[in-house]
Amino acid sequence: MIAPRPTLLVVFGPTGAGKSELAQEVARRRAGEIVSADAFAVYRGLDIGTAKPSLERRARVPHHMIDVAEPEEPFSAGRFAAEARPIVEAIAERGRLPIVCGGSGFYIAALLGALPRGEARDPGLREGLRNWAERRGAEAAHRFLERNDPVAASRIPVGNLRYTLRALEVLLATGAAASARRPEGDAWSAKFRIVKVGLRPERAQLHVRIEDRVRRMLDEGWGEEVRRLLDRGLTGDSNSFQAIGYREVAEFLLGRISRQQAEEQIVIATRGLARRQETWFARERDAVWLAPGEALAATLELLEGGDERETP
RNA sequence: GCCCAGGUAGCUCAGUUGGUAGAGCAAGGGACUGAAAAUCCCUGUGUCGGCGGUUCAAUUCCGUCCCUGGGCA
Repeated sequence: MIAPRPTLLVVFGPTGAGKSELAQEVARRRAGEIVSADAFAVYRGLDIGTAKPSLERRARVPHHMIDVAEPEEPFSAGRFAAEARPIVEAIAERGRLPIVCGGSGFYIAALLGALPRGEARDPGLREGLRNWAERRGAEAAHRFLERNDPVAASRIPVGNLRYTLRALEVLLATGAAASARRPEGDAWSAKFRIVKVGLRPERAQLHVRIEDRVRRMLDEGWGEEVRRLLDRGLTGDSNSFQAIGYREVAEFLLGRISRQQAEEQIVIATRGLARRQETWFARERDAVWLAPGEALAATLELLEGGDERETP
C-alpha cells in the first residue's frame, strides 16, 4: 500500500489543437489551476502572438507561469522547471487539481525530470565559444568536441553548431563530459499520479486552424503589440523575439514585406512548429491520445475517482 | 496583327554543345540534457506547354499551334 498521491494532469499537443480550451474546461469542472508550459507565454508583453489566455479567462481560472519574465530576459527549460514545481506542489496542497498545459515539450520534460541536476551554464563562456566558432567554423568546433567528448560529438551533427557549443560549454564549465550527465529522473514527479493527455488533431484541419488563427492575431492588434516591444528597445537578439511571427510582424511594420507576405510566412513557420511538436510528443508512451472533439469527456473520465485511493 | 522574352517538381528558377533533369522554398519524416515557437538531420519521376518532323535517341534541333509578360501598330 503506497500513500495516496495527488493527481497531476498534463495536457500537450501541437499549437492550435485546443489545449487551452480543454485545460480551461477541466479546471472549471474539477477545481483546477493551470500551469502554462509555454516557452513564450512566460514573457510580459507578448500576448497576442503567443495566444496567451485572456485576462477574463485568467480571472475565472488561476493561471501560472505566464508573464513571469521581462521580454529582454533569457529564459530556459531549467528555470521553468525550478519555478513551476513549487507552484504545482502548492496547488495540490490546496486540494486543487494542478493542470500543466502547453506545447513546449522540452519544458514539460524538464518539469518531470528530464534534465540533469545543476545548470552547467555559463553565459560568458557561451559568448566566448560563439565568437571562437564564428572565426574557426562549425567543423572546428565539432572536431574539438570530438576530441574531448566523443560520445556527445557522435550524437550531434556537425551542422548543429548550437548543440556542439552547448556540449562544449558544459565540458568547460564543469570539467565533465556533457554526455556523462544523467537526467535526474522521477525524484520529483513520483510525488504525483500523472495523467498525460495528448491532443492529436487531424493535420489538414490543424492547418486550417493555424491559418485562421494567424489572420485573427494580425487583425486583433499584433502589429501594435510588436510596435510597443520595438519602442521599448527590444531587439532581435532577445530570446523572446525568437517567438514565431514577431520578426515577420516587425518586417511588416518596417515596410519591408507586405501584410500578406508576413501572414504567409507566419503560417508556414507555425505549421513547421506544429509538425516538430507532434514529433516531440510522439515519444510519450504513457499518454492517452485524443482527438480534440472527444477530449473533454475522455479527460474527465480519466480523472474520475480523483486522487489515487487504491493501488491495483 | 507584327516583334521580343518566356512556358521544366506545389512555388521561384537553373540545366541538358541531343542519351528522359536539379537547387532553394514548400511539403513529409526524424533528432533534441537549461536559447526549444530555438537548433539540426533525412526525403526530389516531373506527359521538361500541345502536336508534328529530323534522328538509333528530342525536354534539348526544326515547324506549327496554344498560353503568359513586354514592346510596336
